[in-house]
Amino acid sequence: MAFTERSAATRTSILTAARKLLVERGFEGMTIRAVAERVGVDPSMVMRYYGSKAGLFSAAVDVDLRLDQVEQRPPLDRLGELLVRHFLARWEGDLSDDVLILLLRSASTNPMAAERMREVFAGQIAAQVARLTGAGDAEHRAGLVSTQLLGLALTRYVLRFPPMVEADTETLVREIGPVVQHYLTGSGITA
Amino acid sequence: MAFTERSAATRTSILTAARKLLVERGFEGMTIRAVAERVGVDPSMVMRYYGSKAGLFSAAVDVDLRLDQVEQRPPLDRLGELLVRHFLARWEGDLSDDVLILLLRSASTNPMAAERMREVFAGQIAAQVARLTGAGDAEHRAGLVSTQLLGLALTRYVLRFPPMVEADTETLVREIGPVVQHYLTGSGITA
DNA sequence: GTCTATAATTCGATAGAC
DNA sequence: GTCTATCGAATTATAGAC
Repeated sequence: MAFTERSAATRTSILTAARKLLVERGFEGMTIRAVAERVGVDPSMVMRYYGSKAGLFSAAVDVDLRLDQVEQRPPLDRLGELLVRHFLARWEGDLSDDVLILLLRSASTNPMAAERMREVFAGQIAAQVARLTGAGDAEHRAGLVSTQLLGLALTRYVLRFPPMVEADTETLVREIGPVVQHYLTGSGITA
Repeated sequence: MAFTERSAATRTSILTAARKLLVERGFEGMTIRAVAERVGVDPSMVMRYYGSKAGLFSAAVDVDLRLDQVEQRPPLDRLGELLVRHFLARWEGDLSDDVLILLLRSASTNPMAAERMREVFAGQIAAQVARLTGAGDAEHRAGLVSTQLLGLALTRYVLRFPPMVEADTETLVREIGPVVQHYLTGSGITA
């Protein structure tokens, strides 16, 4: 193998291009050829570095939600607001390659992406909900939270519904935060 | 042209098969060949009847949400519950070819599907919200409602998150209905 | 109306020269 | 490490026989 520094840079460039194409076009739209063209290398290089399209895809989605960046002990009654703000901040970045958006676009047609989505949900969101609220029905509550957060991502970044695209982040935090809060700690939620 | 009755039946069979494939695999997965095979005809017949893949797709998504089936003058404070129940009833049917689910799976990678989704949203959901609530910010409220309803459809039918798949419909109506109600008529919602 | 045959693309993947 | 050349498969779409 013996990759040079030059090739290491190419390697990460390929990964970045792959992520952007996944965000823009989904799994089928991220072709080996399109990735190579965007980076400015030969398609065979992409194969050499990542073995196959599946290998490239796996490498592209191997990131976590960084939910640990949410404070360790946040006030329980502001958890909903913090979650909405955290996800919006991730998605808004100029880096338009957030993993959740990318998975969202790929999961509709690619079983690997759907499975990875379920893992992220169960392993990260549900786990954090259980840790922070100590609720016994954490999985069910995390599921409800996911419907709202993924629904927001879907309409704002994938489907691009005008009212959701135009809304500023503070408005969304103020309006959707309480709903997430209700799913997390409200009464009347029973699995 | 002069289609016989036999061919008219084939024509609708093709449309049904196309819808089911769109639900199962999304736009790229619905190939002319796969549709033809499922119906038991030659691929060229599909082309003959619908001209192109785009033509078949357009025909497959040309349906409405039947929101008129919601009562003309429902109690305003039960609107959220009614909406959630209405959509769940549509999606649960043995007809696993609901247009909204189908569009949801296709819109991630197909611009036509995304555009059709926006049209459905603006022309049907937002219009009904405006008619029923008379709110001036109906578009914004309808957008919020869409995040929750589409998020539910996404996690339950496309991503198949276990907690959302396992929940029975009455539980979902009871838990999500109030949220939709809040988006429709609650205070603190401002565009 | 239904089918065969095939053109024209596009894709993932491999072999091998340099 | 990087490239050319190419294979084999799948797809949309068309032409035309019957």
